[in-house]
Parts: sequence; C-alpha cells; structure tokens
Amino acid sequence: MTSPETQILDAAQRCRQRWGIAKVTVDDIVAESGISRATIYRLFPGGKEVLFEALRVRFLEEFFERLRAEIAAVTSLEDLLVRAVVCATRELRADSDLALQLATEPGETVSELTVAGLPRIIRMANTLLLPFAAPYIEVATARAMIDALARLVISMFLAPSDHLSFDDEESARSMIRPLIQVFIGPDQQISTTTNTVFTSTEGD
Amino acid sequence: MTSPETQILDAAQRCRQRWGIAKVTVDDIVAESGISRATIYRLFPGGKEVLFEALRVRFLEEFFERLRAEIAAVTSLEDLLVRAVVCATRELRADSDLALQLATEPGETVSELTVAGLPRIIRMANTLLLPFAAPYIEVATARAMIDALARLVISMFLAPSDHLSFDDEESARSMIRPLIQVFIGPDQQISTTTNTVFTSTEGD
DNA sequence: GACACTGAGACGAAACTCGTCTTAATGTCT
DNA sequence: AGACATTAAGACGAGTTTCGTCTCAGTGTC
Repeated sequence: MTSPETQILDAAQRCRQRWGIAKVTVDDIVAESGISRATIYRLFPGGKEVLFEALRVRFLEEFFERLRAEIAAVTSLEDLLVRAVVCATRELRADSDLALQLATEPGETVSELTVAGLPRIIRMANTLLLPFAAPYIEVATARAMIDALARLVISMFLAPSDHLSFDDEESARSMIRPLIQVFIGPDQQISTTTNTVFTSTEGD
Repeated sequence: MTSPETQILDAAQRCRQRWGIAKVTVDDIVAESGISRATIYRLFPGGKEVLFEALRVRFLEEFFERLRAEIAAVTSLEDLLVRAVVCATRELRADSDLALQLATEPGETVSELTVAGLPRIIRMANTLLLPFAAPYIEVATARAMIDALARLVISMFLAPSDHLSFDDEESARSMIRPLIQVFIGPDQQISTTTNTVFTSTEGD
C-alpha cells in the first residue's frame, strides 16, 4: 500500500501530463487520486502550488538517486565527472515524461530547467558529487566545476551542439579532460598517488 | 496574410496541443490567435464546440488531400487500394500532432477515430476513392470495400497487428489481393500483372 | 472509550468563462 | 468625400468553476 502522499503526487503527475500544470485543478487531482479534498489540503497546505513544488522536488530526488548509483564506484575525478555527465544526459534524453512536458509546456519546462529550477539542480548536484570529488581537488574548485558541468548538461539537453556531445563516454571525456586542466590549473598535479586522470577504465 | 478563420483554427490547434480540448477556453484562443472575442464568435457561432468541430473537419480535409495526390495516377483497383491504405497508414504514423494528442487525450482521440468520427472518415474516404474505383467494380461493392479498409487502417494504426501490416506496399498488397477476391467474388478474373482489372456487371 | 486518519461533501468567496453588446479604429468601395 | 464592412478592445451580467475551510460520519488502532 503506497502512502497517500505518493498517491497524490502520482495523480498530480498524470494530470500534468494530460493537461499541463496551468490547467490542472485540485479537483482534478481529487478525481484522479481518489483521495479526498480535505486530505490533499492537509498533506499539502497551499494546494496546487505546493503540490507541484513537491512534485519537482521528487523528480530531482529520483533523478539524482539514479545518478548516485552510477557513480558509486568511481576511482578518479575524471571518471566521476564523465560518468555523471553521461548518465545525466542519458537520463534526461530517456525521460519520456520530460519529453512530453517539453512538447506541451515548453515555456514552463525550459524555465524549470534554466531559470527557476537551476539553482536547486546545481545545489543537488553539488550535494551528491562533492563528497566524491573532495579527495581529488579543493572544495571551491569542485563546486565551480560541478556548477559549470551541470549548466552544460542542461544546456546541451535543451539544445544539442553540433560540436560537442555528452551522449557517449568518449565524447564527454574529451570535453572534460581539458576542462579539468583549466579549473585545476596547468601546474597542478592531479594525481593523488594512484588516481590519475589518465586512468584507463575497465568495464562498465 | 492568412484569413482570420485560419488564424483562429491554427491558434485553437496550438491550444489543444498544449492543454487538450477539455481545458481550452475561448479566451485562450483569443490570447493565442490575437483575434478578438467578437470576431471569433461571429466566424464560429457556437464557440469552442463549433470551432473544434471545424478543426476536425480541416484535419480530415488535409489528410484526404494528401491521399488524393498519392492515388491520382493509379491504373488498377488493386493499386488504388494498396496505395491508399499504405499512404493513409504512413500519414497517420507520421503525424506528430496526432501522436501527441493520442498521448495526452487518449480517450478523446480514440473516440474521434473509432466512434464519433468514424462515419465521417468513411464518408470522406468514399467521396475520394469512389470515382477512382468506379471503373473497376460496382459502386455498392466499392463502398463496402472502402468501408472495410478504412476501418482496418484505423484499427491497425491504433493497435498494430502481429500478423498484418499496412506499413509497406508488399504487405498491404498481400492483404488486399485476397480481399478483392472476396468482395468481387471467386468468378471474377483479376489480372495484376498488367495492372488491369476485368469485371463484369453482376446482378445482386 | 480515546485517538488519529480519512472520505464525503457543504459552504461562501473569489475567480473564471461564456455569449452578447457597444464603441472606436481601420480599410475599402463608390 | 461619404457609405459601408470588418475588426480590436473590452465592458457587462449570468452562470459556472475553483478555492480553501469546515463539519460530520466512518474506520481502524491502541
């Protein structure tokens, strides 16, 4: 038995897919979820607005949860960033809900990914990746790199480039390797004993 | 400069893509088209309902217009039906608007293609194809065949079959050839090698 | 029995939507 | 020029929808 919160959020998601956020009413969610009006307002005081905010939070949490699994075992900074970038790009491309939302509510969705929601995305990316990056570089540097890469992933998802690609590991690596040099500086030695940027990955 | 009617219908179509018919209001169309409320009600007395009806009519007209171009030069009954069926199937599959509508308003769209709108579809298919089929077979027989094929095309678009396919000409031909036999009767001789159909007027 | 949680739905206030109407601006034809 | 048609803008009242809160009854748990 799923929790009422989950049922409500699931119903809200279905409603959004069907009609777009602007046109969904609380009554629609009542009908779709089979959960009473009173309960919805108790669990999400503020109604539709709070509810869809929770939905956005849930989407990002699930997104970064899948990302976490992907980078759990990396052993170098370069691998960490490459895998994170490639996985995030693929996740975005494979998300049919997101594609539909982008088709039916382009303005709203783009805003969510570029203006309104980007600070939160970057914050969550930092929260997830920073502990993994910390062994290799300074925290401030790591923050800056993660910030830049998150922006690039989003941007290239919305408008793919003719010259760059994050779709496959090789392309991402050729982009990220020089970027690491830029952020760390040409004089820095990246290797912490065994972990060098030139590690050759084995298997996937 | 496009006509006001076209501007309004285009705007209505965009609104439907975004929100679905149920959620579109006349004011939405006013905002989207930039055409005033008064003008919309004058050109489409009855408001939303009449307007979306006109939109459905326009869709079918465009659809059958493309079909007409495809069958203009056929020289046999079999070719006529094969090309019509294949072209119609491809048109439906290639129509991204229809796909989106099917994703966001499945119930409404399916009804439009199977219950509410099917009689009109069959009527328009008859209007278009009958003059082309008339040289080859009796009118009543042609009507029945067109009716059956139209239903099959719609059905197989909505739920593709594992055993049949209208996607390519060869598959469609292997389906239609025996069907012609059934409808025309076993005594009729149909020469496909010369792309000519020999029929004799029958009683019944 | 006390308690927490829920569904059903009533309620007034606010907002939206509809269809019609008026007015003024614009362009066209004679 | 003047007559005419068409349109945008928006006011309007009536009807409907939506909102957020509220009460009440039913259900299960302790």
